[in-house]
Amino acid sequence: MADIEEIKGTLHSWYIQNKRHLPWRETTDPYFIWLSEVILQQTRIDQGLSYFNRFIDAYPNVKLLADASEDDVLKLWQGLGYYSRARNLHHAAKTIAHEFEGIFPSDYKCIIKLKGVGEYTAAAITSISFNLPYAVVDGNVYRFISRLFGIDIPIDSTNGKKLFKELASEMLDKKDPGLHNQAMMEFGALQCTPQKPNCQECVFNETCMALKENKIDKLPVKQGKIKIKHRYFNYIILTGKNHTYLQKRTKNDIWRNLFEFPVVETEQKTEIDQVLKEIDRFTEVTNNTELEVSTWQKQVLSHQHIHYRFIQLKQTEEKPGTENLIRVDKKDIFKFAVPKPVEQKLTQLGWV
DNA sequence: AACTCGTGGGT
DNA sequence: TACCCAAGAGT
Repeated sequence: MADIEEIKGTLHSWYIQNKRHLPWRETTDPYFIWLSEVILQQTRIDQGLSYFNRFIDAYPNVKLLADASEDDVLKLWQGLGYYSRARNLHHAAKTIAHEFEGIFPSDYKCIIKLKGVGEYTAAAITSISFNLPYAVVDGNVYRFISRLFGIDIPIDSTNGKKLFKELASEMLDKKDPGLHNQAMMEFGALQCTPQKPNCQECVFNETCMALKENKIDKLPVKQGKIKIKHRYFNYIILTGKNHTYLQKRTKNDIWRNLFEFPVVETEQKTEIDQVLKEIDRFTEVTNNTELEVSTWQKQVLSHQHIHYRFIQLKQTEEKPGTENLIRVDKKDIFKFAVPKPVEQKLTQLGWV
C-alpha cells in the first residue's frame, strides 16, 4: 500500500483537475458554506443547486434569514425534503443573529451547537471557512476509505463510525483541510461511485485494496435495513367558487409545519362512505354536491409509503369547519409550503 | 442506539 | 419492479 502522504498528493492533484465549479466553491464565507452544507445533507448537488441560489438571493446574509418567517423559509425549501433542515436552519440563524451579533462563530464547539449542525457539517464549515483541521466523514468518505483500505466493518455501526472517523482524521491534510475534505468528497461523488465505478481509469487502481481483492461491489458494508410503513391519506378538497381550505401539519410527523388539504388518515384503502362520515368533522356533507374522487397514488418516503387520493367536494353553501381550517383564496395558495402530493394536485387543478 | 425525517435519479 | 443511495441530524 502506498503511504498516506502519496495518497494525499494524488488525491489533491486529481481534485484540482476534476473538481466541479460550484457557487459555494467561489467563497469561504461561513454563511454560504453553512447554507450549502445543510442543503446538501442527503441531497444530490443537481437537486440542491437551484435551492442554494434561491436562498442566497432571498437571504443574502444570516440576519435576513433570521428575520424571515419560518413559513417563508419552508416555502423556499418546498420540494427539497427533510424539512427539519429548513426549520433548524432558521432556528440557527436566529441564534447567530441574537447570540453572536450576526457574526458566524468561528470555532468548532460553537458551530456544532447550532441546530441542524452535526459532526459532518461542523467539520465542513470549520475546515472550508476557517482552515481548521477537522476531517469530514460523509457517505462519499465512507465509501472511498472502505474501498481504498478494504474495510468491511459496517459504516452504520458504532465501531465503524469511530474507525472511519479516525482514518479520515489520519488522512487529513492539516495544511489545507478545506481542500482535502472537498477532494475526499468529490472523489467519492465522481470517481469512487456507489455503482459501477470506473476503476480502470482510477488514479488509485494500483493501491485500492477492494479492487485488488475484487470487492468493489461489496464495499462499503451497511447493516441497517429500514422497515417500510404504509399509510393512507384521504385528502379532502373543500371548494367554493374562489376558495378552499388548508391545514397546517403541526404534529411531530412527516412534513411538519407544511400545509395540506384537510386529511382523513385510514388504516387501509377505505370505502368512500366511511371517509365521508369523517368529513363531517370539517363541514356538513349534505350541503355539498358534485363529489369527485381521484384514484389512489403513492408517495415514497424513506420509511413510509404514503398512499393518497383526493376527494373534492364543491360547496354550494359555505360552511366553515370547526378544526382550524384556514380559508384560502385560490389565488393565494402559492404562498403556502406544501408537500409533494399536494403540490402536484395544485398544479393539476391549475391553482398554482 | 435504533428510529425517523423527503425527494429524485439510477439500475 | 423494487431497491439503493445521496455533502446527516435529532431524538
